[in-house]
Amino acid sequence: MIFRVATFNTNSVRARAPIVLAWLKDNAPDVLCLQETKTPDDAFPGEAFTQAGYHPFYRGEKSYNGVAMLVRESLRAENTAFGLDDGGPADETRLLATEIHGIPIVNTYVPQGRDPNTEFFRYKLEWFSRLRDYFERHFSSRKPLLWVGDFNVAPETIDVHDPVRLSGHVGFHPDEHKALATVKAWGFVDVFRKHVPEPNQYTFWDYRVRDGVARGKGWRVDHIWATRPLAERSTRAWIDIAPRLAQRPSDHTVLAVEFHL
DNA sequence: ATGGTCGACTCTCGA
Repeated sequence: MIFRVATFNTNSVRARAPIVLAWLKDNAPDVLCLQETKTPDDAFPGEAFTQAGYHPFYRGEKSYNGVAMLVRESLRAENTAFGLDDGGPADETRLLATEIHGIPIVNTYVPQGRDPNTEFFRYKLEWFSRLRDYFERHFSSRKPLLWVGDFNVAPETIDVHDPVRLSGHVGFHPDEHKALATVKAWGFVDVFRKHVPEPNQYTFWDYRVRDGVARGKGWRVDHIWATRPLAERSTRAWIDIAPRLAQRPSDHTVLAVEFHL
């Protein structure tokens, strides 16, 4: 069977619900992971997704953060949980974990970090360290596992439009690369890169950069990573730029991967 | 180019 997973930073799920619904209809994913829903739970537009045939799971707050998963109604999502459970800040609106077909899926909206000289940046680095411990505590890298979402880091030189100028900026800082690499070393494969080695593959363009998409001023900060036994089963991966070019564009695109299970 | 533009919500912040 084919298992199709996708991720999309909505920058407000209420503002972008039409984009999400259109993408569901056109692409029929089994799971769509959302970040930056920016919506308290009592205002989440769950009914629209239910009518489209998807069961919504979500945890949000006013104005900031927020994660959600839309799961095709014919599938069973088990063991759904929110947040890091290590006694530190749980950040329940940044991490949503569930299990589908026995495969754990962890959807994260990693702290953005703001600026390398701030406490927010140190918090981001620490968050990656806590997340590695979370994977170590709950899962095995010898079994199928998916880590999906807005990681807020472009991991390699090929993942930004100007690696020389951007080196040291938030999202492309050596300390972030090291922190993310430590999580990867636990046992993840970058599934998109496995299928698409070419440069100029971006999932985010800053609204503030004029004609950024046309001029190729992007970043690849959204990811779908899998442990080896699952990565071996991936068959294709692609970026769908449609949401970035829509009438009411998002700053991110959709990233999608297919597996044969 | 320390600019620029979004979204939520308040007259500003976070990305």
